[in-house]
Amino acid sequence: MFSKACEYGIKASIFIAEQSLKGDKVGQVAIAKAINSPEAFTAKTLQILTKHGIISSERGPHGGFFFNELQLSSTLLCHIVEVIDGTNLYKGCGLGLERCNEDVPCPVHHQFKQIRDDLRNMLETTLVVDLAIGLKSGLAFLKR
Amino acid sequence: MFSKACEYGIKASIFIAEQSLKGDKVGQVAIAKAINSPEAFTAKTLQILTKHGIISSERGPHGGFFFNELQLSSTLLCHIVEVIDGTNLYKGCGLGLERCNEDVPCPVHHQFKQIRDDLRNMLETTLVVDLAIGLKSGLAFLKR
DNA sequence: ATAATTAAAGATATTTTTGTCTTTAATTAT
DNA sequence: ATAATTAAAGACAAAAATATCTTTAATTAT
Repeated sequence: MFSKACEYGIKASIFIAEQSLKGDKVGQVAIAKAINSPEAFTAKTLQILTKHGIISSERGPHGGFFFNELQLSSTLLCHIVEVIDGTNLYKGCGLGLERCNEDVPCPVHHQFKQIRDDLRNMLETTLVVDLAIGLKSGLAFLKR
Repeated sequence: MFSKACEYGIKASIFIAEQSLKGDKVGQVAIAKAINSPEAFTAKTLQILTKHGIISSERGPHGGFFFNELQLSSTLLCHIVEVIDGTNLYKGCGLGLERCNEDVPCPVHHQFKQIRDDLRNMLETTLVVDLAIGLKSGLAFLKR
């Protein structure tokens, strides 16, 4: 579904959000350890998120990654997915055809439409912070 | 969503089914041309489908690929997807976690469950031949 | 100022996916 | 039998994704 980079990006974001709820910043090393991902590669992904202003970062001692208040309250899953994997997954055609649309649909267009719409809707309405809160209340776990 | 190999596999299958409905076999060259895909690479994909008994093939003059009657009436999208991409897309976890399930769900498990179930259901109930028939009636096109 | 800490950036390596080319084997028609 | 046609198989190449390593820049604390 998502690329590895995107999976790490989502997992890292949820973990960072969880820490941000406590007012803590968290570093690359701790993040990679927490979500069980390759550190340097995950760092690249974090750079993408930082560049796009989805998360914040600070260098130096006591630095690290975090969501500021605005970011924490507004970051949706779709924001992360879009800057890492793009929108093709849920906006494009199921068969990767360029010119497939409602009027000139590909053979699987109607079969896929509802699912892609639902996926899109889910990504566009799910706040990362809510996933982090769900995590906090013990309903779900990140590292596995 | 799907790998290129899988996209070619699906498109090729729909095209082959369309020809099989007319009682025709069709060769690699014609298939690749019809679905606008790299010939040799597509041929590899067809070999996978043939090996798994999803489509049939015959060598020599007037040979080519085709669905026999049983194959034509029973081949679902999920059969093609499973032998090429595996089932991870719609059976696995949205974040690629090994041990994510209903009891010990990952942070996005509930967000993704319905969508993956719908995707799975769609792939498991859509016959390739029906897509080919839809194609025949002019509602959709393959090559783009 | 200096050292320590941390993210950013760049270079490189590995693996996987995608794609091509060549040879082989089967089948058919002559 | 021979030639033509076609899929199968194998070797190889290119591109993309994934992963690692090294250097640089910013920040903090001493």
